[in-house]
Amino acid sequence: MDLGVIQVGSTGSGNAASATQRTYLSLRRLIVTGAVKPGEKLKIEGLRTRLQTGASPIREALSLLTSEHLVERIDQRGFRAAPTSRENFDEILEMRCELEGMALRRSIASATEDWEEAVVLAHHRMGRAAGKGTDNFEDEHKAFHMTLLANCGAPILLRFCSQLYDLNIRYRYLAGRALDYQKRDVGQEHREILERAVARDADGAEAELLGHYRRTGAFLADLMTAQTAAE
Amino acid sequence: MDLGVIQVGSTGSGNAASATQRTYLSLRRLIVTGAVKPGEKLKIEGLRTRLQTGASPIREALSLLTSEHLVERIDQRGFRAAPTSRENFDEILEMRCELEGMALRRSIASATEDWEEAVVLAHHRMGRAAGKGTDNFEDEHKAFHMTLLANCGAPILLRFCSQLYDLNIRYRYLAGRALDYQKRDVGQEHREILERAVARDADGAEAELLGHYRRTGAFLADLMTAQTAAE
DNA sequence: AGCGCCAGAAAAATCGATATTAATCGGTGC
DNA sequence: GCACCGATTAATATCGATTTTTCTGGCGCT
Repeated sequence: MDLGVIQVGSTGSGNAASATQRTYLSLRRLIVTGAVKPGEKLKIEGLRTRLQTGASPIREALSLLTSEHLVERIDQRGFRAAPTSRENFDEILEMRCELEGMALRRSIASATEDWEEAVVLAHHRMGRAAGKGTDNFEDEHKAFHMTLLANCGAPILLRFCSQLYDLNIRYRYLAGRALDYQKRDVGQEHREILERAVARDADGAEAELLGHYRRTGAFLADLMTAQTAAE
Repeated sequence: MDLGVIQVGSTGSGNAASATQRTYLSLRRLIVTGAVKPGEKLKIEGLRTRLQTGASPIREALSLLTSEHLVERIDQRGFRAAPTSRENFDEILEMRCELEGMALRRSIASATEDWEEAVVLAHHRMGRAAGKGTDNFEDEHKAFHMTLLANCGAPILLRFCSQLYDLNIRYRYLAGRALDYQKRDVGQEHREILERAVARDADGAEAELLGHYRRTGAFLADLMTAQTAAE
């Protein structure tokens, strides 16, 4: 089951997936995008009407999300969206740097032309989505980053990276997603990463990637402390 | 919810935990200990009678286990115990070395006397359990290893380590648990680790720990190839 | 006035039954 | 004789109702 990975263009109409699957994706989106706030209680009955489905698929989807740290379960007391904190944010950033760095190096170490092309393609698609201002830019953005790592040959590592990516992006949504991209030339950063990766320059690519993350991280961290101070 | 962590001595009689919780723990034990073989189908109806509970708790527990890679879900086709493979085993070992190494170094870097005492205690309990030949030696063994890492101050990292520990120990059970311990002085290895950790010798402790894992890993890998060859 | 306690309401957890989907087996046409 | 198709069977996925459990607000007691 490839949960945790990006769903592609299948978001059409005749989605024949199971109710659990749909519920899982919807709930996850609600939490990651901040439509459901950290710590907010997730009442089964409420979700039942909101998502137009029975209690079983909802509970199942919530159980899935529990193991991914997006939802917390308190025995006999229901579910709530995972809380956020500065410590949590810092740890996610740190772990991402460690694990994605590792994955990227391995990916490049066993680079092939197929992978190279996949990366170029993902980068292009991301650029296109950004231009259109579509909401699924974030999906393409994740796809680009995951494609960079995809060649590492370590499925568990990839899964961890994907999970951490989602946990991190949630903070970006919570801070107001637009802000981040306006103040920096993220496109340039992506091009740098792409270029070094294609050039098989592991050290350079890793440095660019981590720089990319750390800059975003510092930006968000500032914003968080500013918000905390304002309260 | 502290799933993934060792349940203590609460395995008595009046277990008032929820059915989902109990089912989760039972199922997990069945899979980790190899009572349910890799790839084996997990039929709801069968489990319902075996675990004396309804379908809902079982599905929920299976969903939880899915996110932990102990169970695979095939949409519309039910659940099965996660398959095993040499590649999977190797990756688990490798990831454990990376992540536990990281965690141990941090744990030692911020060592306190409380932590030191906890580690000594866990080690002692493990020794006691080994002597009695109780089945819960494995629990104490995990407790010892997790206590070593517990001081790292990184909950997500810890959770990853715990998950990987379970995935790994499953292979040990599958290979026949007893074999491993008979051929080496594992007690000595544990003492070495303990000693260096208490002495705040991060490099030494890490080296011992990884050596401990790699030796076990090599042993199991040999066994796996031997078994494969015999078939 | 403060504290604990009890009843009623709300929510979670669980069960049993139904609808849906995949697997199986036997028959039919080529 | 073999491959394909359709009905039967088995199992999953989902729903609706019931049973526990927790939460809330008000009452009586000290």
